[in-house]
Order: sequence, then structure tokens, then C-alpha cells
Amino acid sequence: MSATKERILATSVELFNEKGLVNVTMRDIAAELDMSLGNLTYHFKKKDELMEAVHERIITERNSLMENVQMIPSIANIHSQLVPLLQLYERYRFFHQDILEVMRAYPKIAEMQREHINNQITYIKAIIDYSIGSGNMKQETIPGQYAQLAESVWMLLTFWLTQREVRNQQGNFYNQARAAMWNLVVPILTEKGLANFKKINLNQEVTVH
Amino acid sequence: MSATKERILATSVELFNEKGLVNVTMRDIAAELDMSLGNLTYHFKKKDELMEAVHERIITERNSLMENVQMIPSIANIHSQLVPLLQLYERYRFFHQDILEVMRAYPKIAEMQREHINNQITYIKAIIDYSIGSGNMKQETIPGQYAQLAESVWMLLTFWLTQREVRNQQGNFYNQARAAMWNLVVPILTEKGLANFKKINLNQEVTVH
DNA sequence: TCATTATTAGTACAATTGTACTAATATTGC
DNA sequence: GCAATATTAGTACAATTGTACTAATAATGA
Repeated sequence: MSATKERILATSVELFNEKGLVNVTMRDIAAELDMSLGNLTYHFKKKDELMEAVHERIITERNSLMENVQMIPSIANIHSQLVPLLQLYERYRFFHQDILEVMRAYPKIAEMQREHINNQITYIKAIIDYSIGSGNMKQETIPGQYAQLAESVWMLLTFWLTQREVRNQQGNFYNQARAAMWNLVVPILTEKGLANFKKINLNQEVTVH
Repeated sequence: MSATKERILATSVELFNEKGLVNVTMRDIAAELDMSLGNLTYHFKKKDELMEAVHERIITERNSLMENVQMIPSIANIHSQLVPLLQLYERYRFFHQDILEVMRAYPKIAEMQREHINNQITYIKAIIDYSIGSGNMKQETIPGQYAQLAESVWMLLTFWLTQREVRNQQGNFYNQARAAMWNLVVPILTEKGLANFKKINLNQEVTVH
């Protein structure tokens, strides 16, 4: 992909994040890039093409993220691995915030995203199951409790940026989201798990870039 | 408010829920009502007026809901009182699903909604505190744990319909949302609270209208 | 060098949309 | 019954937007 196309994608994502997908016109993007409308539509003939290219980029970064997560899901590793995930969410926050709009306009993306969500929830559930095996988490007391918990954790992480913007919340995004996540999980930690959890420095700042 | 205006509001909300706020035009609404565009704009001169009238109606129903909730927040009462709240969310689901869009377009509504959210979270926290006093919930083990929990419960209820649509989830909306909520709360229930919780028939169907 | 291709700018066009305006028709109040 | 008012339909207009088209300019490669 040419350098110009890269610039267009980066600027488009910025504008989408700032104003929302439907509120960004091709002219807005061209203006932000000091580029003529004709030039922009030369690189991306249609707005749909542009959106689909952005989506491809999201998938690429998502995959490269998962490839780098081969560590054992200890309490400390879960904690630290949340950061790159949350960074990805933040980098393409319009995609989650306007997801219903995206899904309405791009059925293909909707289908892929739904499959991805199922994978994510399955993955979270697998981490919980592993943590039970490693003695960090208790057995569930009610059937289906942890399947439900996995869904709630997914919801919390997925909609965190949305609620943050809705509530006009300030402060360190990564630590707030992680604290909220751990708050759901702490009640099901064993003594061993709780000890491991207390080793985590919850207030350690994460550099935002 | 005239009967025609009422009809317009009801149909507008239906269309907003179905297609999203930005995807519904004044012509769409008029057509759905078998009414001329001129007639529609006679009753609501601007789309903004229409949206603000819808918002006023949301606030009215919200207030009448709160007035009817004067019961002691026992486990059973919390459970049953969730239904009218979730019904309200469902009736105006576009408002929550497109909330960022609404907030961008209507700063006044944004301000009011932010205040309402703070009230809701405070209210949830008060219910938790009451439940501790009544022996249904344990004391918190980590400072700030229940303030955080109140926020998570709010998030879960607020974004439930959104995640439901995103995931194309089927089944009884009220029971699913309540089950997810209780799943967050069960770990902090005392033995007494757990006994009260087990009296609730989680699978009892709630009539959807 | 020079022909071919890639890139950029400028413009045009059709569709959509919120809103305004006018005239016709129905309703109401006295 | 009739004047005043409310309601409805029809139309028009300006702004916006995605997209297409053309010409000019820059880059490339044999």
C-alpha cells in the first residue's frame, strides 16, 4: 500500500474517532490532508472502499496482537496483556463506538465482527478455566456462572471507551478499565489468586501514546 | 399535546429504534404515517424539535418510573423492579444505542443525560449500601470495590441492548439482563442474601409487549 | 529522451435532506 | 352560518454529499 494511502487511512481513522463515522465526509478527509477531493477519490474511489481498508487494518493489528500473546495467563500476564488490547480499542475507538452504524452499513463486516466477538468471549472463558486449573480462581458455585462472567468481562472491556466518552470521564484509561475488570474477578479469586493479584501495582501508570 | 403529535412521536421512536437516529429522515417519518412532509413539519418544524420532544417524553417516563419505586430494596424487589427499567430502555433503545450521536448533536441533552447517569450510579450504590445494612450483602473487602461495582452494574444494564443487537442475541431480554446483573452481585451476597436470591425464579418469563 | 503510467486538481452532476412557503381543506367558536 | 384558526398537501429551494469525468502535471522506465 502506497504511502499516500497509508496517510489517508491514518487521517480517516483520526477523523472517524473524533466526529463519528457518519459525520466525516470525503471532503473533510481531503481537507484534513490538504489534498483535493479528486485526489482522494483517486486512491479510494468510494467511501466504502476506505472503510473496508480501515477494517482490514483493524483485523491485521488484531491478529498481530494475538500472535504476540503466547504467554501463560497468570494473573500478572493477564494484567499486562490487557494494555495492548485496550490500546487497539482506543486506536480504532470509532469502530466500537459506532459499531451498530458500521454493522448496518457493512453486513460483511458485521458477520466478521460477530464471529470475532464469539472468539473473544471463548478466549476469556478459556483463561478463566485455566486459572481454575492453576489454583488462582475458585470453582464456579452456580452452573453457567463463569460463562456469564466471561460475557460480562467482554462487555466491560468493549464498551469501556464508549461509557468513558458518554460520561466525559477523565484520567488514565488503561488503569481504570483494568481496575473495573479486576473488580469483577476479585470475588472469584482463591487465596493464592488474591496473593498474586496483590502483587500487581494497580496504580502503575501506563504510558499513553 | 395533540393526538397527531403523539402519533408522530410514537412512530418516530419506532423508526429511530429500527434504523438509527441519523438514518431516519423527515420524509421517512411522514411516509410511515401516511402523511405529507408539509403536514409533519407543521407539527414539528425542525427535526431537532422532534428529537427534543422525544427526549422530554423519555424524561417523563423515567420520572414516573422512579416515583413508583418506593419499595424497600430487598433482593426480590430489586429483581422485579429491574423489569420496568429495562422496558424503558427497550422502548427508547435508539437513545442508548446512538447516545454518542445524540450527545454530539444535542449538547443540552448530553448534559442532562450525564447528570442522570451520575444519579443512577449513586442510586445503585445506595441500594448496595442498604443491602449491607440489611445483611444481604457482605462488607466490601477492598476500598472502593462497591463504588466500582455500582458503575459496572450500570454499564451492564445500560449497554445490554447494544451488545444484544451487536451479537444478534435471541431470547428473553429481561431475564438475560437480570441474570447477568445477578451474576455480578452473587459473589458479594451473604448467606442470608444468597437464600433470598435463591427464592427468585430466574426463569420466570416476563411478558414482552 | 520520450512515451507511458501514476498522481493531482478542478469541476460537474444527481440524489438526498432539512426547511420554508403557499394554497387548499377541515375544524372550531361564537 | 361564518369568520378565524388549525390542519394538511404540494412544491420549491439551498446545502450537502458521494461519485464521475476531464485535463494538467509528475514520475517512471526502456
